[in-house]
Amino acid sequence: MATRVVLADDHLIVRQGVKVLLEREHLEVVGEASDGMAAVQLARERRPDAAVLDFAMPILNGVDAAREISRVAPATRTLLLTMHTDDQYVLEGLRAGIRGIVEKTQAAGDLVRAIHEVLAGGIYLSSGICRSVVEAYLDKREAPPDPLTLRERQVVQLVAEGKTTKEIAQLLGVGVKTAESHRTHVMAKLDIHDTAGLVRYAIRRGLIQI
Amino acid sequence: MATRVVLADDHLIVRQGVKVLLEREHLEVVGEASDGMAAVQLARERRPDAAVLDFAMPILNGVDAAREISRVAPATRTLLLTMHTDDQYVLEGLRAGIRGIVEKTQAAGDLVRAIHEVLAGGIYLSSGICRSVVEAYLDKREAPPDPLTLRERQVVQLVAEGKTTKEIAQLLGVGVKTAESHRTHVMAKLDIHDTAGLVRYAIRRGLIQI
DNA sequence: CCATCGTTCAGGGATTCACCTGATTGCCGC
DNA sequence: GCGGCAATCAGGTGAATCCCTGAACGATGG
Repeated sequence: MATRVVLADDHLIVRQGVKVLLEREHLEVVGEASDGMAAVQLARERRPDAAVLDFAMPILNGVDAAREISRVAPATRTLLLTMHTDDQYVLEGLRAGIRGIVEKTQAAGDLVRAIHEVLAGGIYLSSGICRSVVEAYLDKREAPPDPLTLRERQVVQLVAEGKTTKEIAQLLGVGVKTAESHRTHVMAKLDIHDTAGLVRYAIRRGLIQI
Repeated sequence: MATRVVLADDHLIVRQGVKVLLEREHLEVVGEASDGMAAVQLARERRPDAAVLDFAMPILNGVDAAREISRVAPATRTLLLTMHTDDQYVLEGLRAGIRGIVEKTQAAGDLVRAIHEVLAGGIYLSSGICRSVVEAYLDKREAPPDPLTLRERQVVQLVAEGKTTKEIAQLLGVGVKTAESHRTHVMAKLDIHDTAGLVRYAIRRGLIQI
């Protein structure tokens, strides 16, 4: 009996393409959804072996959809198909029961491998995600949504707003070297090495509006 | 002789999927690119009948890539494959010689139809774009949408991607002082005085993905 | 034909950033 | 109590930045 898969992505053309690529590898796509809620509904009805979920979907994102699916269809393994792996939400997805994370920049063969790995009881992570980091993350019981401290988050926000280090120091009432130190710590923690990256991070986190 | 197509999208899995869908319809994919500059290069070398370009790509966006392609390979018809149709630049693409605009939420069949329509000399627009609006747009003689030149836009995008001035100069094949000059011009035009502001501008305009 | 503009490049100066080591204080948890 | 961590600050170096003036060439357009 073929492996039965549900596919969820709000872009039809992407869905159709991935479907063909999966069927080539003898994976049967038994349902398609264009939003997270529809994906949950499909999983409940069809009880597929696996659900491949896009992260950015209307109504319900892929991670929250996975959380729901693991509730209403515990036998269904969920995989996340995403554009970015550095999203905090993506890692949060592991808590939501997601066993596979595949980037869209990867090849279709990687997605197929991920599905097989997950169905065999394993965990598949794109090379962009360090497995050990994830394991450490799962060990911690409390939910650390943000690796940054309050002060560091403030600094990131102000940097993204275009403030110079001197201005930030004045706004926070600390020395310039302190503000600079915070910025350095943030960059080390997030593995970001330029201002542009900090701005993109702040926007992703919703720290500033565009 | 089969229709020869070049495909550009920074997501490999999407590219692979679309490729299969096109080849099913007897459209030959003679080249793939993961960024705009590579797409232009491919068009110049292989002279395809059509180029299907994602809008949001690294290094060079789809619209500006189309503008370049119509210069270096005038016989190649360009089509834009995009997520959002409300982007300012998407309509600007018509000025850049783009003859087809297809949303990713559409079916593969629509993309195939669009390609055939465009190769037959027509224009294909996704239903999301009201044709009359476009005609009205084309009637307007004044061009207020973007104060930046092609070169300046490229520089903004690369800055927002985190590239240093030196790297930008290398990517564009010009001197460091030239790249710096472009950046200065952009900042003067937009009344932006820091890198963070440039990044936010690029994101607002959809020049880069978050 | 001349003005404008885009693109290219140069020099120089002041500021800021990125990265490094190192240190102190205070709080929390084991 | 002591280790760990957040927060504070310092010194220093090399790179990159912001901003300025100035200039040359080609294309476009009135």
